[in-house]
Amino acid sequence: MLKITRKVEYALIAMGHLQQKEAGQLVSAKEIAEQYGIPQELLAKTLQKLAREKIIQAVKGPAGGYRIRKDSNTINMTRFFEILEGPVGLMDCYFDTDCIQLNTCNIRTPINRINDSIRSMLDQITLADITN
Amino acid sequence: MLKITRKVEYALIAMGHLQQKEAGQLVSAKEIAEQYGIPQELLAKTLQKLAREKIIQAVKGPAGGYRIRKDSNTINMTRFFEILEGPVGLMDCYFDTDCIQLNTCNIRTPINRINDSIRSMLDQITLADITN
DNA sequence: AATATATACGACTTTTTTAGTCGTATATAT
DNA sequence: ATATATACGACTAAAAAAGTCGTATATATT
Repeated sequence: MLKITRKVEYALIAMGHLQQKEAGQLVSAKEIAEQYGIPQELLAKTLQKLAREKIIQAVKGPAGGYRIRKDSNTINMTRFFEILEGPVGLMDCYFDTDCIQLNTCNIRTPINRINDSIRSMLDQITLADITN
Repeated sequence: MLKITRKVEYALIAMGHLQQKEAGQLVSAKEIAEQYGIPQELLAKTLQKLAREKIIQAVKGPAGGYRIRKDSNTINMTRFFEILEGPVGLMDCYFDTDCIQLNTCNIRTPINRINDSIRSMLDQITLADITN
């Protein structure tokens, strides 16, 4: 319970790897996948999502790949997780309010309080904290 | 991501319900299940686990059921979750060390730090915080 | 004693989510 | 042209979660 998914795990490993390269240096999904024993296609799709959201920069063609952006390491974990996996919350009703039991549910408020705590904790952790 | 399971959700709802009853009063799994629209068998199994761990007390036979214990509301969330779902950790390697990639993994330490934060946060939340 | 009702608990099935694969398109360096 | 990389949706496989069922045991009530 409370696990992060493989996609997120792979993404963090890849970000760590990219951070270690000199500024501007491109690394392909293939290279990272091989180095860490990660399924290449899966990692590629994950990095594509991050590129779409401007967390990293993608360059096509041979000798292409991904590279860190100047502000890559300022992104916080809540956002990073949510780009890859959608809403971060202990229960869905933190976001969706269409639960049938909303009226009888006696734990929503306290659970949402815990949720706020976790989210604000993750808000304060940046990529730099993970990859440095 | 980072969701609690239905089993835990149901258990918390049930605990909230039990807490509201007067001391010593028994409530059956059936009654709780019906009131909150929860599958009875599933809730029953969940409460059985809690009873086995002495979080609540079970009484068999007609007019039997479950009741709160004196110290029920002092249990913390890490323990509560772990009784029902096993180890609470963002990645398995927080507990198991038999990951093939342990040596190449570049994010284990920082992830485990986040893990510690989440766990110590949950350590400090008691059932009373949820159900009162 | 028989019955009805509750917990106890493992085995099983179904559903949902996550993980991983494949095919095809596009860009670009050589 | 060709080879190599990203882009991306559709698909399949595997794992986890959710839910069901059968059977045993305890016990209050009649």
